[in-house]
Amino acid sequence: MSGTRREVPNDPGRKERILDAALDVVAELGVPGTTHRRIAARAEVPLGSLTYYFDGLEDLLGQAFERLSTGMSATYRRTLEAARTPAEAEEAVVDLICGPRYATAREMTLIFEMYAYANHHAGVGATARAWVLRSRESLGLHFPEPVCRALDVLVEGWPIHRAFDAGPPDRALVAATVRAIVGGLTGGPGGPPAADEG
Amino acid sequence: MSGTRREVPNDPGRKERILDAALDVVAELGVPGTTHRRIAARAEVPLGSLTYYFDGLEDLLGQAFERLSTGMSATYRRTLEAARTPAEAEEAVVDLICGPRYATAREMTLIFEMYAYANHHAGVGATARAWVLRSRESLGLHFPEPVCRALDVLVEGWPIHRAFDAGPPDRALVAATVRAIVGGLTGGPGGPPAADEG
DNA sequence: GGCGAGTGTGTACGCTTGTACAGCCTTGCT
DNA sequence: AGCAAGGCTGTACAAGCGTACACACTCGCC
Repeated sequence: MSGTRREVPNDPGRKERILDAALDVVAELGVPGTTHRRIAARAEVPLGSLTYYFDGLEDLLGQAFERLSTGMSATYRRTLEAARTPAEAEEAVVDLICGPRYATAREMTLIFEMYAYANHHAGVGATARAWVLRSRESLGLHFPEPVCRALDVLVEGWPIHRAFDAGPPDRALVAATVRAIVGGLTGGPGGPPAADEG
Repeated sequence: MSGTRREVPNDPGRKERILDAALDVVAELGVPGTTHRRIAARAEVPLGSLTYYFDGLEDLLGQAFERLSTGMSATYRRTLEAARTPAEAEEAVVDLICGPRYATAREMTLIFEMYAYANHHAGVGATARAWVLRSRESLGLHFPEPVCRALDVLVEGWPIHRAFDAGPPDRALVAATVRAIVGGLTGGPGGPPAADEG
């Protein structure tokens, strides 16, 4: 039935391999140092492959960052889905901030690059927006909306400080902060229910 | 007395003008789009000036980012110094997060670029570290150390979400979160004193 | 076995980049 | 007025970039 002869590419998964190689190069040299040639070398594919599979460097980086954010969102969600009780949910948030699974050094480097890039390329801007939304959605499995916003800020901001602080994560402080926010924003005696005092 | 004839440069302030122009270009095009020529055009100086005043692009960007972080640190500190009571201090933190004075769109864009750049250039890495330290020091004018850490994460993380969220700052929620952290971490009933439960 | 379509690649080109440097121009001293 | 000493600049160059494209190759069908 098909008029075309070869619907299957010779090397399936090649495109993904290129995207991973691109992320490797970005992690190592930053976007300014990321070139077609370096990506091709890292992926061990000919230079022409990049222009064949992608519509220029902007397209390639856009898809690479989308791949990154999709993968991280999945980890984020899986971590929160595994929690069964409110206490476990708080623990999961602490894990996201401190744990060795999420927000690794490589991931933080890539996230910085993505945010920087997003400010100058609308497509990646949309990716970043979607990513923030998905995070909040995952937190929504366990917490009311305002708490989600506040906690997500924590999950976002703390690893950044870790990246430039060399110090250990200090799990206890993170745990205390998470508890303070959850308690304080859900009607605890420490603060108003949420956002109803302005 | 002096052996040299011209100790005063023809155009004082030129160097600073170049640094400001560099930040303008970075804010508009990102580091990957920042070139000697574009900076020179923006600063309205000849191309040769850049190699005369700076030892290459890395040196120039390093000094530009240092200028940026110094300026922002000053605003940060001034805002906190103006607070006279604990309540005013909390309000100041909320101002830093929401206010139109600190963390403007341009500044956030530049901060992203700086963080991304810092991961690949040791000099700017030191600048970023110093910047985080200064922030915490300024918060230390009003809050104990663990609270400083948590609040600084908020000041860092919330504007990031603002940058990709299009929504309004929601001052009330920010204020409630700040209060929850300050209350919860300083012995309030919502949580332990601080970091002493691991 | 031969054919044609569609996948994939090696090479070449025009352009922009960072940077070096020969020399100009301003200036203070004599 | 003349000089000498730098601060400063315009220009030139080699390197590396993104991208186009003519061609090789593979494979199902007749």
